Amino acid sequence: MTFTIKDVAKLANVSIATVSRIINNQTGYSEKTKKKVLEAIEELGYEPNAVARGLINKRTHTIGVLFPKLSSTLVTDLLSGIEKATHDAGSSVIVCHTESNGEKTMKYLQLLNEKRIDGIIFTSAPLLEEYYQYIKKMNVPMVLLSTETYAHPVPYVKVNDRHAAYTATQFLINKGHEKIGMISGNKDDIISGKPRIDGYISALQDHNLPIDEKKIIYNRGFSFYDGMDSLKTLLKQAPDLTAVFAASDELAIGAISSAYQLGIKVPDELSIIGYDNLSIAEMSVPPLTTVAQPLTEMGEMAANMLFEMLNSDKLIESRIMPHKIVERKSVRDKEV
Amino acid sequence: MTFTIKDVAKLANVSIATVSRIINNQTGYSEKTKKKVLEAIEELGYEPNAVARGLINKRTHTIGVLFPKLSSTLVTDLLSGIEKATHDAGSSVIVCHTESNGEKTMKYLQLLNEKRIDGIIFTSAPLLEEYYQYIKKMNVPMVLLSTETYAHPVPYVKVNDRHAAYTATQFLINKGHEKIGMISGNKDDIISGKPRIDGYISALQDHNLPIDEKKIIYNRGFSFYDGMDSLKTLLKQAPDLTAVFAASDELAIGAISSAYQLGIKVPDELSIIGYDNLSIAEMSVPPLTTVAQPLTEMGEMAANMLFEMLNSDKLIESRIMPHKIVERKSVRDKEV
DNA sequence: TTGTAAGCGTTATCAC
DNA sequence: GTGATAACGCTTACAA
Repeated sequence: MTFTIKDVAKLANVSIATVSRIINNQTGYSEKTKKKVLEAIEELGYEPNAVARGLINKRTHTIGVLFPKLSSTLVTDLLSGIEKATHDAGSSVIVCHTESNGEKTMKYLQLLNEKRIDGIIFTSAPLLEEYYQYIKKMNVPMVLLSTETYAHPVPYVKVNDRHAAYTATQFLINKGHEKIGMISGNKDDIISGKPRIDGYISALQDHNLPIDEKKIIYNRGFSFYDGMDSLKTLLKQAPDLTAVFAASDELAIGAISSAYQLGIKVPDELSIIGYDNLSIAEMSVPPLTTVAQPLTEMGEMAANMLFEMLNSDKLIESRIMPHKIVERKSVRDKEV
Repeated sequence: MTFTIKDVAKLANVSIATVSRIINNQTGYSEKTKKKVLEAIEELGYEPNAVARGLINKRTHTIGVLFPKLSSTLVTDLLSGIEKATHDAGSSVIVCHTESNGEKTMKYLQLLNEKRIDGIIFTSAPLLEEYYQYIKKMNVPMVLLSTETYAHPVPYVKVNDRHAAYTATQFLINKGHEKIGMISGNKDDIISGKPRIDGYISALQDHNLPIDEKKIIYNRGFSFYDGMDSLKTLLKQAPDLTAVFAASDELAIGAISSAYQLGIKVPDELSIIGYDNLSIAEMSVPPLTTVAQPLTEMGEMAANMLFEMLNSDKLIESRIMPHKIVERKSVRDKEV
C-alpha cells in the first residue's frame, strides 16, 4: 500500500492543502498542525508522488544525458561527474546510449521529450542540425560536453583540443625530441580529430621542425586497436622517430603494446605521450605520460551549467577547461 | 509551445477520448477519424506527456539502477547491457551512484520511490537488510546483478565466483604450476571476496597441492594499487611462486606493473591470471589471461528479468551465468 | 491559519 | 463509433 496526500490529510484531520503547504515548506499553518501532519506522514511512511508533482509543476527533476558509447572510462568519468552534480541538485539522470546513430539519437530525444525531462547534456559527438532543431522545439536547456557546435549558440564545456595537443607536442620537443610522429583520430572529425592534428602541426612549426605527412597516421577512431596498427605503419613510414603523440590514451596504449611486440623499448627507444588521462593511463606498463582532461570536473560543470540555465534561463558562457601534462614513465629525454 | 491531447482533439474536431484511443492503438473509431487525428498530431508535432500517463497508469517506464561506483569498466559494461535491454523494452534507466554508502543508498531509494520507478536493479554490492525492507515497501520488483543475498528471495544474475576462481586456479595447475599464489579481495566480502578464495583453495586441494597462508594476500578492495602492493608482499612471503591468481583484472594488472618494476618477466618468470575480462585486460602488456564474466549479457539478462517480473509478477529463477577462460599472454607453461 | 476547488494531461468508464 | 466525465496525486489561487 502506498499512501497519498489525502491519507495524510485524513489521518491528521486537516485538508490536503495544508499538508501540501507543510511538505513544501511554505507558510500559513500553525506549529501545532505542522507537528500533527508530520506525525501522520511519519506514521504512514508517506512519500510524495513525484510524477503528480511533475505534472503540475512542469519540472520532473530529471535530466537526460546522451552518450555515443557507454563502455569506456572516458565517458564514465564524465558520467560520474554529471551524476554527482545532478544528484546534489536534487535531480536524477537518465542515460541514453546513442551509438552515434542518428536514428537512435532521434528516438532517444523523442523519449526524453515525452518524459518531459528538464534539460539535456549532449556529449562527445557532433550535434547534428536535426538534433539541434528537435531539442530547440523541446524547449529545454542543453549543454554540450566534450564537444561543441559552431552553427548554433549552445554553451559547451570542453578543453581546447588544439591547445592541449600543442602542449603535448611541445612537451616532447622540450624533452629534446625532433622527430616526432603523431597517431591521430579521424581528420574529418572537426571536434576532436582535426584540432589535435592542428595543434601537433602548430607546435612543430613554432619550433621550426619540419612537417612530414609520413609522420602522421590517420585513423577512423581512437581505439586501442587503431593504436596498435598505427604504430606499425608509422614506424614503417618513418623509422627514425624518437617520439610519438597519440591523440587518445587508448591509441597510446595500443602503440605501447605494438612497441612491446616489435621489441621496441618505451621510453628508452621511443617516447609516447597520450591524451585524456583515463584510469588506464596509470595502469599501463610503463605508466603513460599524457595530457589530462579533468573529465569528472567537466561532467560536474556541465550539469551545474544546465541547472543554472534551468533556474534563470539567462544565457550562459561556455567553459574551456584547463588541461595539463601528467608526467609518468612513457616519455624520456632524448639523448644528445 | 508544447501541445496536449486537447489541442489535437480540437484541431481534428473529435473528443480527447477518441484521440486517446487512437494513440493507444485501441479499437472504437473509424478509419476516417483515425486519419484525421493522425494528421492533426502530425501537424502539431504532438507528443504524449509521459508524466500524465505515468500518473494514471502507475507505470513510469523507468527503472533505477544502483551502482557502488561508476568509473570502472566493470560497472559500465553492466550498465551498457542494462541500458540496451531497457531501451529495447521501451523504458529508460536512471543511474544512481551510491559509493557503497548506506545513507546515500537510502536517499537514492527514496528518490526512486518518489519518482515511482517501475523496478530496481541493484548491482555489485551487498543488499543490506535496510535496503531490502525499503524496497519491499516500495512494492516494485528488484533483481540483483553481480551480487546475491541469502537472507531473502531476491532473484539474481551473476557467475559462480567460487567455481570461476576454481577454474582459474585449475587452469594454472593444468599448465604445470604447483606453487601458486593468490591476490585476493576482502575475505570478509561474502559475495566476491570469500568465494574466490574458497575456489582457489578447493582447486589446490583437489589436485593435492598444499595450502599455505603465506601464499595468499588479502586486500581491502580489488584495485590496481592493491594489486601493485600485493605482489611485492606476496613475493616477499613466498619467493618461489611461479604463478598467481588475482581476484580481479585490476589486481592482476597492478601485479603485472609491480613485476615490471621488480624486473620480473611476465609470463616467463611469473604467470598471472586475472578475473573479469575487462577491456583493460586486452590492453595490458602482456595481454592478460583471465576468467571472463559476460558482463554486458549479465546486464541485459538482469533487465529482461526485471521486465518479466513487471509483466507477470510471478516468481522468477536466478541465473548463474557461464564463465570462461580467455587465454592471452600472461600465463605460460611451467617448464619441467 | 485553514479549506475548497480548479487544473496539470492523460486514461477509462460510462452513456449515447 | 464517439463523447462527457471522473479519476490519478498533487499545487495553488481564492475564500473563509
